[in-house]
Amino acid sequence: MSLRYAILAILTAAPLTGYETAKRFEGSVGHVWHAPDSQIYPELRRMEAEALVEGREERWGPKGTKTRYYITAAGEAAFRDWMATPLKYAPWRDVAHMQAAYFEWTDPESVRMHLEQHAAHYTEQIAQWSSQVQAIESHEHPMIAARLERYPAEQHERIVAFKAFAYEGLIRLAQAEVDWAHSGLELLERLDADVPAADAGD
Amino acid sequence: MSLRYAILAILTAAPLTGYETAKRFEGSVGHVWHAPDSQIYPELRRMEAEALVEGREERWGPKGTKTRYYITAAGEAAFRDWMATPLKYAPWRDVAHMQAAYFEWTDPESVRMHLEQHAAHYTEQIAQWSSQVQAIESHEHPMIAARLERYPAEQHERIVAFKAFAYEGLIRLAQAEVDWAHSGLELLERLDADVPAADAGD
DNA sequence: CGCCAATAGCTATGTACATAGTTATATGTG
DNA sequence: CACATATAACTATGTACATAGCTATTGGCG
Repeated sequence: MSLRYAILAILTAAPLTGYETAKRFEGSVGHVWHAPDSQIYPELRRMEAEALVEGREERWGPKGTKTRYYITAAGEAAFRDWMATPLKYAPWRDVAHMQAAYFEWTDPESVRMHLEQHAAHYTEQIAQWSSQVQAIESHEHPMIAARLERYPAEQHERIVAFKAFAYEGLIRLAQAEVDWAHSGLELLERLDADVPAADAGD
Repeated sequence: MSLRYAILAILTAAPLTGYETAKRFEGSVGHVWHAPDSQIYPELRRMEAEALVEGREERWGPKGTKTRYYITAAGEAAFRDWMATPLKYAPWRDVAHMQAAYFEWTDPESVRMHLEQHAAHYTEQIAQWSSQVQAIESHEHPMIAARLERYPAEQHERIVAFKAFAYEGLIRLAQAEVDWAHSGLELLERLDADVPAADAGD
């Protein structure tokens, strides 16, 4: 159900086609939410059925059409309601930490590979999210530009500040993951100095 | 598929019944993985069908029975294979950070409520995970005790160190979330000092 | 002895997500 | 003009997870 509010949220910036919405939720460019097409198109239709969005058909070239979705007053109200509703926190679940708990079941080279991969992954995330923050703060991010055009100037500071704040939180998490992986490499060195590779269970 | 390896992992400490396994994966007491019963029992059966575990029936009182699952040699091999396999990182997805990006759509009291709830949630997680670390390092954690009884002394340091390491990573993440929420409360104060509660879109 | 909670073993149902693929049209470039 | 990529709109299928509930037996406590 979070996808619904993520869609409503981006429609408060500007109306979008299904394809543009899917582009915003593509998992590879550092956005704050993700979803596959197979969730997005049906959800847009359900929201349209509930009058949270209104789809207006536009011409696209001489023979094509596209549907652009506008958030409705009911959609804004639903979004505001959700924005005032306490969140339900799911239990934490993370494969990398779970696997790390059992590193004694593999050789130090594999442990090193996992930790280096983990650091590399989150270093890349930091780069992606940092570039989002830069685009937000410079107002060059297209959704920011759209919002600043649409809403009165006295709201601009909050609009920009909260998006930067959200990404800064993600960057903090990613930095904690990088630091944790590095501390794991140090732990590995300490453990290797103690006992050479004697695997558990052998 | 991660559940399978989480189950194999805990069976390397000691054989468990389905119910005991489900207890280890209960979402409310700070473990490193979680799963509902509806996943655990079918997965145990699939793993038994694939000879990764062996279920042995035991008597339970005069009329009851229980099945205790033992990891097999094939199960250990599959677990080692997974422990040496690079992980696939899913795109990050987190409702609290997504919602924070749009805090301008609600009033400062709701923003404060969200941030305080976020800090409280992760403060509680830190307490739970810290108590896991204490139990691990004091060797009073039942799974640790089982492992130290089962495996040779030269492996004990690694067994303990890697589990503590995994939880320390989770604690770092939780601390980053608490710090982020606190920095959000500070941001909120700065924004409130600038402009009183003018909501976007009104 | 009765009652309640724990132990034990599940299933049904629905939602969220991953992956892969499809057809049609438009646009830009060489 | 031809070709490749982007835009546009999806669906099919399978896995992961959430929630709620079920029956049976044992054990502890008042």
